[in-house]
Amino acid sequence: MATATSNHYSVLATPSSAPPPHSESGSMQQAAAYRDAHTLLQNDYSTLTGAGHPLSHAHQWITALSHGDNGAPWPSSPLGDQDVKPVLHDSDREELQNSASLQQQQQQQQQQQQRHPHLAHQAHHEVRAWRTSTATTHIPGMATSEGQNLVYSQSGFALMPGGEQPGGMHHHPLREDDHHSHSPHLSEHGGGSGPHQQSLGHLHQHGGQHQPDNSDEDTPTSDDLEQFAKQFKQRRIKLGFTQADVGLALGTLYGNVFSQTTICRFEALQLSFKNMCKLKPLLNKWLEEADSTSGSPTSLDKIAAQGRKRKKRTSIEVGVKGALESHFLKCPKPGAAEINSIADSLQLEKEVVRVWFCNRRQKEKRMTPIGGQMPGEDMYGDTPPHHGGQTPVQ
DNA sequence: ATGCATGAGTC
DNA sequence: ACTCATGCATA
Repeated sequence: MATATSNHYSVLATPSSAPPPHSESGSMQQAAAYRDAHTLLQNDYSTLTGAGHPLSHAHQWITALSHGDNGAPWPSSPLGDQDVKPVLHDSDREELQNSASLQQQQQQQQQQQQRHPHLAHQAHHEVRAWRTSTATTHIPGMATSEGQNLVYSQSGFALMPGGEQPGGMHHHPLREDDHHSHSPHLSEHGGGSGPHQQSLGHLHQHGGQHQPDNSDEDTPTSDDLEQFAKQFKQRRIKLGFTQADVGLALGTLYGNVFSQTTICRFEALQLSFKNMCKLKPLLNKWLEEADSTSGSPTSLDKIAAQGRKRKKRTSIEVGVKGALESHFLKCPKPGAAEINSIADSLQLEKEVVRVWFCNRRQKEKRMTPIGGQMPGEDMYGDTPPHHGGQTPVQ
């Protein structure tokens, strides 16, 4: 617990180096050769200033910066939402990070229908069911539930050079969101056909409406995603790129940089369905680019993380974790009072406890079930009396 | 590969 | 205060 409760922010000195321009060059030629790079991408970018080092192929951003003639790869989309990274100055590096997430913020959240008092358990099933349902079931209400603002899918569809299929799904009429949860009662039991069980993939159900758009270009099924992720990983490795490389490449291509973490999670299907849908087009685009450029000599770079005041990562002891898990099973959403209580009893900071619960909830919502729990569905022997009613009948 | 953390946007 | 997307730091 030693490391745990220390809450001092380590302030890293911010060197005046590393101008963070946003590059949007259409050519993504990087790295076909340097695998070694990924190691230093996060911590050691100090060589940045020494641009000529054999090992440090650092900041290539500058290179990328001077894109030839493409002034604006993607003009603002009609919807007004864009993934654009604002140019920052070295004065405040934090901007860089903020901006990264900023673009996507605009299109998310607001989907909490599981506030029903007794729905807790059911909710869990529901959420992580999306992937499980590959063959038999399908996603309940479609993740793109955000109806009004799901504009994120725009990125990259505008600059398709080869007219290839970007997989970009533009806006398409999606329905509302709420219903995707399930009614207060158990949604699916044997026999009772789920009312909301429409298929969103290639299946269809009600014959009342049609889809003016297309079939599989806009909204991939969970199966599609799984398949794509798998293929993506394979190709990526084949081409000799690391997850970190891809993340940076996306930045060069679209202006959206992603971390190794995100790429990793994508490949492992550890993102929300919606998030997966958003990233797929981007990665798909990268794949074709990487493939076509695979034989050219290029340079790679990385801009890495800027120093910033971030709370030191708290490591929670296993015993304490177990206690938290127990609490979580009883009450996934503890109020301030409970959190205080728990924090007190476990000798943790309130904030740490709060964040832990937030992260725990998020984990429950991911596509892939955690660890490898699938059969029993109870993770800690303290499973509440819910049934495993995910699969209706099929 | 993952755990803990940050933050924008909401409710 | 929460969700959700994302990432630094770490195992």
